[in-house]
Amino acid sequence: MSFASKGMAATAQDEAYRAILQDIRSGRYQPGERLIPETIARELAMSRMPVREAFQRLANEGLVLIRPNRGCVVSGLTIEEIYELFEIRSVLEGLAVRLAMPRFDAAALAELDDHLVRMHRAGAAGGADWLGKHQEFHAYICGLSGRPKLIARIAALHIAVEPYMRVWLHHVAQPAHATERQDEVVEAIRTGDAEHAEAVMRDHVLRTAPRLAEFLRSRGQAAGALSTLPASAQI
Amino acid sequence: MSFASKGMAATAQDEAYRAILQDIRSGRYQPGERLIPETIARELAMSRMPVREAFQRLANEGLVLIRPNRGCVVSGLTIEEIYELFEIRSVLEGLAVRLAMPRFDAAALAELDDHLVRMHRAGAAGGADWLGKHQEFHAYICGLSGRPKLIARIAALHIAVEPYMRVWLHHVAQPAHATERQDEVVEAIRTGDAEHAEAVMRDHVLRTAPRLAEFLRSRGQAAGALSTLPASAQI
DNA sequence: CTTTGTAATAGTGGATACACTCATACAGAA
DNA sequence: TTCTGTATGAGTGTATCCACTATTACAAAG
Repeated sequence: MSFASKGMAATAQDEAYRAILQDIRSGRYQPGERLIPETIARELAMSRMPVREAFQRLANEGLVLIRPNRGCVVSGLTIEEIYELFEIRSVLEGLAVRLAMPRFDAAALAELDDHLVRMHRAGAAGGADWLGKHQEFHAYICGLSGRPKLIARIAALHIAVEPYMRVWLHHVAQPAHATERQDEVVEAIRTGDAEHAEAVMRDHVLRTAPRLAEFLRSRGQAAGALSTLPASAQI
Repeated sequence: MSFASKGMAATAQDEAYRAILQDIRSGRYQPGERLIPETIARELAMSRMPVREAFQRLANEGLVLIRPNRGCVVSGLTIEEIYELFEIRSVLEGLAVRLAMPRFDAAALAELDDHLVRMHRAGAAGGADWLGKHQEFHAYICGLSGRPKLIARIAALHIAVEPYMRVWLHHVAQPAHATERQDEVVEAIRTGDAEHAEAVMRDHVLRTAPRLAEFLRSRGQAAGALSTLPASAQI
C-alpha cells in the first residue's frame, strides 16, 4: 500500500484533496501548472470552496504554492530543494530503521525479502510499478518503527519527489532497481546492529539524489516544468 | 527572532492563522480545547471562512485536529508523541548542525557565544523569556545550514512542543538553563568535527525529552489538558 | 514599430445563506 | 429509577454571491 493514504473521503473537501494529490503525484498536473479552483470544482462536481480548502492542505505539504490574489500553482522543486528533501529523508529513514530494529524478527525479515522480490519483479517487468514497490519497501521498514508522526513525515517526502522520480524512471532504460542495492539495507538490518543499519539506510537514501539531480539537470527540468509551459506559469 | 514567522499578514486567512497559532503557542488555547470558527471570526472581525482555512493549515502542522462534522480541537500530545517529536527533532537538528559546520567561522562562533549569554541572562532573570532565547539559539544554528525546508520543519517541531515546554518551565523553580548544557553543543561545534557536532546535538535535543515527560506524567497532563477540561473535549 | 495607457475579463478572497449532522436535554415508557 | 426516543439548538460543510485584484488585449501616442 506504499505511502498512499487509505479510507474513503468523508467530505467533499477530502475528495478534492485526494483527487488533486493523485493528479500531482501521477504527473497529470505538472510543476508550474496553475490550478484553477472553478475548473477542478466542475470536474469533481462540487463548488470551488472545498477545492480551495484542499489547496490549503496541499500548500502546507509544499506540493502547491498559493500566492495572495495570484492563485495556486503546482510547486516545482529546484535541484537544490530535491537534494534537501533527500537529505531530510535520509536522516528520518535512518531514525526509522534504527527504531524498527528490535521488531525485526524472522517473520519481518522474511517479509522484507518478499518486498525485495516484488521490487525486482516489478523492475524486470518493465519498471512501470517499480516506484510503487520501492515505496512499499520503505514504508514497510518505517512502519515497524511504530512512530506514526515519523512515518507520516517520511511519506510526505516520498510524495514530494514522486513526480520527478516518475519521469526519471520513465526515461532511463533500466530503472534504478539494478543499481539501487536495496539488499544492502536488508543485509544491514540482518546484522542486528542498529547504528550500522541507520548508517546504511542514510547512505542508501542519499545515493539516489545525485543521480536524479543529474538526470533533471541534463533535461533542464526541475524547478520549472516537466514539460514546456508558459514563462508566466513558472515559480 | 526564534522560530516566529515574520512579515505582515497579506490576507484575512493569514491573519487568522497567525492569531490562532499565537494563542496555541502561548497556551491561551489549551490542548483538547475546541475551537469554534464563528467565535474566533467575530473576535478577529471577519467571517468564519478564512478562519476555517486557517484551521486547515494548523491541522496539517499537527497543531489542531479536524474531524468531519465534529469540529476543530487543539491537539493534545501524548507523552509518546512528545517523545517522538523530540526524536525527530534530534535527527533533523543533528543534520542541520552537520550541514552548518562549514559556515562556522570566528564571527559565527562569537554570535553563538552571544546567544549563550542571552540565554543565561534570561534564565537568571526569572526564566520568563528563556524559552524564546533557547529557540533563537537553535534557530541560529539551523539557519546556518542554509536549508530552508529543513529549517521550516525544525521550527514546526519547536512550535508543536512549545505549550508543554512553557508550562514545564513555568512550574519548575530553575528553568532548564542550569542543566541543559548548551555549551556542550557550542564546544562540539568549535572542534570543527561535523560528525561529532551532529552526535552532540542529537544527544542534547533528546536529553530534554525524558525530563519534560516526567514532569507531564507527574502532573497527569499531556494528551489531555494543561488544565481541567470536560471529558468530551478530550481527543 | 514600440511604448504606454485603458478597458475588458478571468480569477481570487471573503461574506452570507442554507441544508445537514451531531450533541444535548428532556419526556415518556419500562 | 433507568432507559430510550425525540426535539431542539449549536455547529459544520458547501453553494452562491459580491467586491476587488491582476492580467490580458487592445488602442492611441510617441
